[in-house]
Amino acid sequence: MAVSVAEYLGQRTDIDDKNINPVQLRSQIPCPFMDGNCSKVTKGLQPICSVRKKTGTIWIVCEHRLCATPKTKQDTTNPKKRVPAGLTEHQSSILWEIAKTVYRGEFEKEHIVVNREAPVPIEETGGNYKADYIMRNLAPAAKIDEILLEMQGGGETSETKKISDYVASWAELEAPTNEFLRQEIAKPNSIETNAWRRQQEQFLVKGNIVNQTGGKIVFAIGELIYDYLYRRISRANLRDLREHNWTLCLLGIRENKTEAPTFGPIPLEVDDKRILFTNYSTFVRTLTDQGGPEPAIFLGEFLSLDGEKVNI
DNA sequence: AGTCCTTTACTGCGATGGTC
DNA sequence: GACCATCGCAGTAAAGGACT
Repeated sequence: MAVSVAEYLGQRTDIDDKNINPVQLRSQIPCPFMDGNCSKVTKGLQPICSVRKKTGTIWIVCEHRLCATPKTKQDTTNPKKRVPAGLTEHQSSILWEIAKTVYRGEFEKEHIVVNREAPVPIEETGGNYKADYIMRNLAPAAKIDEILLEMQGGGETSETKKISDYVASWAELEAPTNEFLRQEIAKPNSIETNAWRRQQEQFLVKGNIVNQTGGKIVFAIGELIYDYLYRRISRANLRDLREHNWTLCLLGIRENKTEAPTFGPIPLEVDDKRILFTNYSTFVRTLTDQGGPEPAIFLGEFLSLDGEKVNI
């Protein structure tokens, strides 16, 4: 497969009226999407926010791109210190879109409150998971209020180094152009399975805690993860509980293509074709019900522990 | 059938941020 | 400052497919 760089430090590569400037790695550069410095540049990595697959679909490769969760940031004057981080316009706008999708009735922005990286205690282990966001709706007549929100815009790609090396070669050009930067890079591809594998634990543990507590869980995920997930649950025909007592919501996030591209970030929106309101327990049962009896897996050629071939 | 290449899955490592 | 949870990076094994 192949991908191309879609955003470099929050600037889309598919326009030509203004060239993107490479930045000095291992320096302090503000992230366009959160209140804080770009963590990739800090680490000496190329600041790639998202890539585009051959199909044109966006795959987010930075944890902070969709909606960053850190509560603190490095102090500008004293790098050792951490100070509170605010919500950027971008975060607030994504969270508002999500709020408008999941909440019912009358409410305004001032009624919606969030807690980032909220600890979710695990009684059995004594440890803590972290919820990306806990969101509440404090409007007087709110019918729906307590929500645990997990964000996963994308994840990793295979052969990340290939992408990094390509971007590095762009940065070293005498006159770097956006056209060079957005060229297709052979081989690397999105790894949906990895993203999903890491989500499963969260589904099972956090989801259960929230469910027991009477709250609702919302997973805001990129469209590729949504589709990957949907394939393994679609046959179950989960009931649409949007107007009823849902406890789990899957929410796809996609590129907003309504406006012509301009210099800056790629706009994102809630994907109205990829929304599923359902029941947490039913959903988990569907996940664990995958596959059927396959007796053949216990037949065929085996190797005995003393090295002999055994056919069964 | 053998070789080469791509895709998929898994894992160790390390950086980071948060908590106590 | 120690400890822990999370997650991205990168390497590699295994599986699958194309081609000779």
